[in-house]
Amino acid sequence: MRMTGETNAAAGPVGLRQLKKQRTYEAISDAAIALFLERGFEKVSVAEVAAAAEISKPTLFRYFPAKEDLVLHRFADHEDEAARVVADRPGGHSPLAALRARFLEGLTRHDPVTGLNDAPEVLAFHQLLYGTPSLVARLYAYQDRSERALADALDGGPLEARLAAAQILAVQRVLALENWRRVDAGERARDIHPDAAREANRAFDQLGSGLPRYA
Amino acid sequence: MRMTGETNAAAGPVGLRQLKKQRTYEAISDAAIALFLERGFEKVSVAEVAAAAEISKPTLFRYFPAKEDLVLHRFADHEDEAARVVADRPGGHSPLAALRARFLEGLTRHDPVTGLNDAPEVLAFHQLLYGTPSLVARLYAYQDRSERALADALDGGPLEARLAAAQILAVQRVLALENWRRVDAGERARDIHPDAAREANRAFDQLGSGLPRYA
DNA sequence: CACGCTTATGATTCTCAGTATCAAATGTTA
DNA sequence: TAACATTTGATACTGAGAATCATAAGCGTG
Repeated sequence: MRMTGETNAAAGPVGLRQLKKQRTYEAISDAAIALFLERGFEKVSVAEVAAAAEISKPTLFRYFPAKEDLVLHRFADHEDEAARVVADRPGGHSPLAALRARFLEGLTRHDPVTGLNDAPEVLAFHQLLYGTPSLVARLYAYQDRSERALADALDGGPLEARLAAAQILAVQRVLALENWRRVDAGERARDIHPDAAREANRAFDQLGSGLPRYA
Repeated sequence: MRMTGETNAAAGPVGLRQLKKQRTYEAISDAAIALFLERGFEKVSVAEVAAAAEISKPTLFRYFPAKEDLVLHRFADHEDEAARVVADRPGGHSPLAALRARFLEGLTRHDPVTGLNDAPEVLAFHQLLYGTPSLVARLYAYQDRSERALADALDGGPLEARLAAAQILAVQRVLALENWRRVDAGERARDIHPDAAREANRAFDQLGSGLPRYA
């Protein structure tokens, strides 16, 4: 009754409707990002995006609450990642150890969220992102939700947890920004990696000595 | 030649033009905040603000780059405050000691930026601010500039300084937010003060143990 | 397969933020 | 007072996003 068993294992009822929704969602997102990369975020109107995706403007806004989310929805997936890493950490591991491992792993995987990725498309995407003030502004909203989620996942008093979450995410943000800065300056991700890993370890050591409860 | 010596000691040429500019600036800001407090940020159009300030809409935008700045321009003054506190600290004091002293002082002064102020107008202003997503979003932009400025004022490598600045400002932000939360919940600023000071000291101790270079 | 039921879409219209243009007004300087 | 520079307002425009309502499409039941 509950399991249709038809296609993938992820979500609930996978009817035709849901399928089309997903397709439309990605069609809009793809059309939008292609246009934005080509001509810049502000030079493309949502009407053009809607036309390219072959839908109407109201429909576009039913899928994405704001123009900025056409770009940023990818970050929504990572919104509670830090919180999940802490919540799902194997027994015996501290929150900071789990987060550090995750970040270093992201570095070696050249995960775009670590900034350490010099694939032309990723670079172009980051330039689009950091080069558009309204996108950066909205990105902070995502980070705020991350912070709240991480604070919830950390034990200790609410204030203590929130202070820790804020510092941890601030550090991760700066580390990723630095990696992106170097990639943007022309260095190759592979070459940066050792520095990036060293700096990340240093920063997490620092966090640990400031936040012994979570180390 | 440089000093007109006519009125105040701050800026350069104080002609009639500059004077009127300042008057207009404050007339717009006052009209805007009064209307926003009365009816909410989103329920008031910039056209109404312009009408209340007896200027045209284009003129309004010559004074304020965006509607949000009608509320947030007050924070622009504090934008490089942390950086200044560090740069101007008396010899022998560490950056963190100077910032801690400044924050504690703000607490006893019930400085609105510490969140510890229960004057009805201040409370209403904070409710307006934190209750309006677009204002919060734009507030982060100010904090980003604060972070950059503070990083510049701190010694050490650029990355090290930026990491420290990010953590310091994250902590101050959370401390202020917590104070505001309690004030908003109905507690009196005077009653909160001891807790606020204790938590601030605890947090700065923590920062110091994580960032010994700046302690 | 046909029937209602629910949900997604599109066409249209509207509000409002922010920009551009240009002429009129006002402060400044010689 | 005359020439100059700057500020302002009237007007019109672009683009984001919400609202309305009718149509279409997927979905469950006979």
